[in-house]
Amino acid sequence: MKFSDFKKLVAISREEICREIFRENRARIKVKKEKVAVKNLVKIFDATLSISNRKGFHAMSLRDLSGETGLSMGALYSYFGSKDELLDIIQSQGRRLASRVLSEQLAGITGARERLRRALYSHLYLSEALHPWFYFSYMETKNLNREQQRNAIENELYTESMFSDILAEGRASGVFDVKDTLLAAAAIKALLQDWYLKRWKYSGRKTSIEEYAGFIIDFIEAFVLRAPARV
Amino acid sequence: MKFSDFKKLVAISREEICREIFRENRARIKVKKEKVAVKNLVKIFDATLSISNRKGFHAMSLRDLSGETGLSMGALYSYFGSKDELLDIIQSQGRRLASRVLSEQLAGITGARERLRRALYSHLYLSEALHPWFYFSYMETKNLNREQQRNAIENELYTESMFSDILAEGRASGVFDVKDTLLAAAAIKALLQDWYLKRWKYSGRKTSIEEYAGFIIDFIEAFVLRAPARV
DNA sequence: GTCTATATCTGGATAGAC
DNA sequence: GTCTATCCAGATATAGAC
Repeated sequence: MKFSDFKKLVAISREEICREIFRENRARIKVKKEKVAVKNLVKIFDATLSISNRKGFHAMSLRDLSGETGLSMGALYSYFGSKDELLDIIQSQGRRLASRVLSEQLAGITGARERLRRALYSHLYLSEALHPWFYFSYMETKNLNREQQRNAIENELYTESMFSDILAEGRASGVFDVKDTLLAAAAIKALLQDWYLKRWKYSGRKTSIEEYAGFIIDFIEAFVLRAPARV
Repeated sequence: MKFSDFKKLVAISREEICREIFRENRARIKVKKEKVAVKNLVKIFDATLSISNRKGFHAMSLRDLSGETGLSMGALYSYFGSKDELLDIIQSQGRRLASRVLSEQLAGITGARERLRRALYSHLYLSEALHPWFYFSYMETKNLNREQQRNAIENELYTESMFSDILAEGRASGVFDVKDTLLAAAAIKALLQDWYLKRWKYSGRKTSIEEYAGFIIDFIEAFVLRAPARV
């Protein structure tokens, strides 16, 4: 599957995401006209991710945000109640969207090897489509409150167990040969995350995402499909 | 090699590190008695890493630092000229120490496979011995000034090229079979870094570092030593 | 060498005009 | 719905006593 096809298939536009956020937070958001609100929410989230990913959420002042969005301090506060709330909204929305897309992508796929490949592609492509959010989410976990931190951890463990389950299923059906499926799943996650954590590196080298996907599939399959030790 | 042996071999004590920092920064540090200075520097760096790794360097106030070290604000400022300088000192000292230890560890080792294993063990064990620093270094890169950011990137690329070179050497001598040594080296780094980035996870599961080391060596060798495709 | 006290500034948040 | 003006807590940094 090519990335461009995935993008068409999933169709995650910033407007759509912001509309969903608006509808779910109507109570808290003081601006009532959907059209106006969505337009400004797009600006606000874009700017927040962009500034934070450059210098960190905590280091971003609301005056920075005001400057980059073109909205005044007062206006910003009609969209969120506090800086922390802004952080929460971005994180929880992103998490929900990601887990929704991923489970959709795996639905109906059978065969361990095919499921593994599909899961790898989906994760990787989704993190590319939502790159600023994935990076933000990883780097700003420690700025969350306790409850949201628990959610973030749960999320990490959930996707990991997804991979672990696929590996276990493959082992049961004789396709895979892995002793410790949990360690293997952790390694898989590390390889997936490297793409969005070190994107500057891959961009600089003009490594395409399809190339990276092909590579890590090779890398992972060499281990999980492996024949008995060749030493 | 077991971790406990490595630790004895390398013998990186916090006192020793702080003594080195003191001697190299005598000009800037206002306190002149080595014994006093080193004792307090240990407190300062320990506390900085501990607080920052919990909630981020930027979110750590100097009052926090004062509280945790037991030193007053005034006293702190006789050890560094500004909060940013404190950050710089920690980062550059850590980098220097790490690259020194790693090149020492590889000196005189011959044979690509043996060199690869040694490099993996050294990296992993060093990151364990200096865990708070490695974690800090990774997470606080964006708070550095331009020059220090360049150093951090250089450092990442340097260790990566070390692995890439080992793989190329092994390919030349017929031990390894890797097409893209740079991509493979990037993957290796990702696996090494996961250990210190997700230490909470591995600690919680009681995965020992020797176990993790054994696992990633298996994982990596399954790919680099691999026989022609088995599909 | 270290502390207390304080100057100075920045950032989050809000009230009220438009 | 948005802006300007302002409040105030908390941050870095320093001066000077001990």
